[in-house]
Amino acid sequence: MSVTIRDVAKAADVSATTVSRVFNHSDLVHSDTQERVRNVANRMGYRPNATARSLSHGRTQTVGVILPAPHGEFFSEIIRGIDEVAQEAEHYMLISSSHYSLSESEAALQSLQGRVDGLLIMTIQADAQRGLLDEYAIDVPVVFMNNASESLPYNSFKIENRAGGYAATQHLIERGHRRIGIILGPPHSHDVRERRRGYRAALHEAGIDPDAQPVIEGDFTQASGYEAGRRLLELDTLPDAVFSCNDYMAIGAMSALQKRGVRIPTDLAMAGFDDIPSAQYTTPALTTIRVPVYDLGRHAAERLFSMIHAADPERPRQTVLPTELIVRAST
Amino acid sequence: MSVTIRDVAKAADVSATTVSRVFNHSDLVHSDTQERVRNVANRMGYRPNATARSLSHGRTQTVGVILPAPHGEFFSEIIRGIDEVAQEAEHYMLISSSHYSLSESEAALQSLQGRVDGLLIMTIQADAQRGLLDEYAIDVPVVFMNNASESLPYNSFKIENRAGGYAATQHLIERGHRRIGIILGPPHSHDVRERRRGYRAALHEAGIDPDAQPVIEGDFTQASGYEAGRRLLELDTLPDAVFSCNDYMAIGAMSALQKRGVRIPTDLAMAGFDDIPSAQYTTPALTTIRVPVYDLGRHAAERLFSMIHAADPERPRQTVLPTELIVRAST
DNA sequence: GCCACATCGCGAATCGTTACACTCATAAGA
DNA sequence: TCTTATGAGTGTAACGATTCGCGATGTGGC
Repeated sequence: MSVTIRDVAKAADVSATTVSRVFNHSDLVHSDTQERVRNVANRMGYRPNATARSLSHGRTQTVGVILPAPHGEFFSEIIRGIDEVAQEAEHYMLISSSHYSLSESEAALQSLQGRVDGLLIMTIQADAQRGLLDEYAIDVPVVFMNNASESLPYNSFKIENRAGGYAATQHLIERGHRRIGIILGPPHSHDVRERRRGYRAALHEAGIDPDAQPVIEGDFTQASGYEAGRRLLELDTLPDAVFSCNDYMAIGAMSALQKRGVRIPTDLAMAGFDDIPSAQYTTPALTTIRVPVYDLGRHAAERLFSMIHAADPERPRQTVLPTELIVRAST
Repeated sequence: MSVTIRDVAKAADVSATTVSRVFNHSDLVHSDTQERVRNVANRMGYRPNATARSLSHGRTQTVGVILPAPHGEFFSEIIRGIDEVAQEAEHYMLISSSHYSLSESEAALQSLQGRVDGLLIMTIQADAQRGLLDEYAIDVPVVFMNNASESLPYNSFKIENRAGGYAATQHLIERGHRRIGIILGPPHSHDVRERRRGYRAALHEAGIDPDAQPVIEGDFTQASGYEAGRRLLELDTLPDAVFSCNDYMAIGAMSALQKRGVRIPTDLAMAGFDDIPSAQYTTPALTTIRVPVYDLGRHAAERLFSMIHAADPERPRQTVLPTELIVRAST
């Protein structure tokens, strides 16, 4: 069906090896021959078969990306970061989403095995995931975009979740608020747990009882934030301020509150987390904790490629990504 | 290095053929043998090499997706739709982004060739793109997620852009506005052109001179919308209403306007296009034209898989995706 | 005792490309 | 003149799985 390297070889009256060399190590073949082969190849419409190529030298030119979800501004930004680096390195992205489920994440890990040169993984429970690598004897470089346990021999990135939660809460306290609620994310999320810890620590330090504050559950979506906003309205008294574990929920909550006439920040101050692109375009613009999401994607991908190209394995590192308080009009 | 089918065969004391049969045509081998082989395979950590498999029977279990960009809520939703279907069909998504450039799109097309079983393409200039398919003799099924020319033998989806632009504008007129500006998207975008046509038609019909209305250029990003908002403020008189060619820009523009004290919808009404998830959570919630973006992804992917699995080629169809006016608080 | 059928093996070819180990000139050096 | 080196190109064996054509068993039914 398709024209193969041997067809070209025959037509150009050289060996298949020579044709292969023209496309791979062109310095090994005479320029005249090269030109002839190239012409013939073009004329015949020859395109090297990527699959055969992969099989032959064990490189797929593809990296696997496993994310909780393939959409939303947060993951979107990560993908953008990875995409940028991958394109420079002439690699493709095979994206697989676990839908926040550990078993799906496991399935993705298994079936991605063998089709990629490396793996970039983000799960909500990095702790649980890491065991799988041993179990399934993953033999390609892996970079975790969450914090795996520090003791484990994997490359990973650690967002300063606790410091971020602390900074956001402290900021709210400084603004004079005493009754500060929190909107949580998915229950098993390590990130959420840490952000909450920072929140509690800040309250505690200021002499405010963390256990007396309103706690609303969410799942990181705008819709759940909206729902959280409605729950806040049902409370006997509205809190002075709310720390939302991500921006999407903060946006949803603000929407629900504003719809009922609650003025932000006058009646209630709102702080988010992540600093997704949309955060600066809400009304009022959202005070939040900036997470270098795009950089996370970029750095993780860069790390992965350096592992892929390295002759001998580098020592795994855990990189800390700093968070930063961005004060806008919502507080 | 890795454990092969022959290793398993040896260990399970069967032939490689049998092992292969276990994993492919399991009905041809006795259940006892099957179990034994499966156990051994598991114990040894055998994973069939996907590349070899692909080479052998010409299927990659992968579909290629070419989008202008891999991020943002619009493309994000498309990806979600495709992802859903692909996962059901046990296929992977190879995502490639053209960064709104035709040449990059071309490059992606070329190099995706041979690594995928089918292609889902969205470009800003579908007209220019379609020629490439012939030129590069793409031999896998292709579905365009934009409207290719109706005369061409490709499957494609057509968003009712013109009707949408018309509906949005007419709605603004019905609300009593007479001076209605427009924020455009990327200059070469076919979608933008059509939306603008609808906008102009509605104005014309209402006896309003389209050429007398403010026109601001944008590029579909929130940032460009924000900039557009600032430009509006520099005009001698603010228009009564604005139709933005997508939601992201509408959100950006609202942000800039509100920051300067412009009340929406009292001082200025704003309508967007797309109905991205965020549109319902802005303050005020955004009136917009709903495009079934998620469905577009789903349907396109479903169509693609039906082509991939079909024995004989089906006749290409052009499917029209209806748009719908969603009235919210911004008008 | 014969036949049908289920189960499995064997060897070899195939998919398209790449890499190793050569050969064969021709040129340079002593 | 006889090595020795070098540039240019070839032949063939991988890479790992699937598939095909047979053929070899063994089992059960009648």
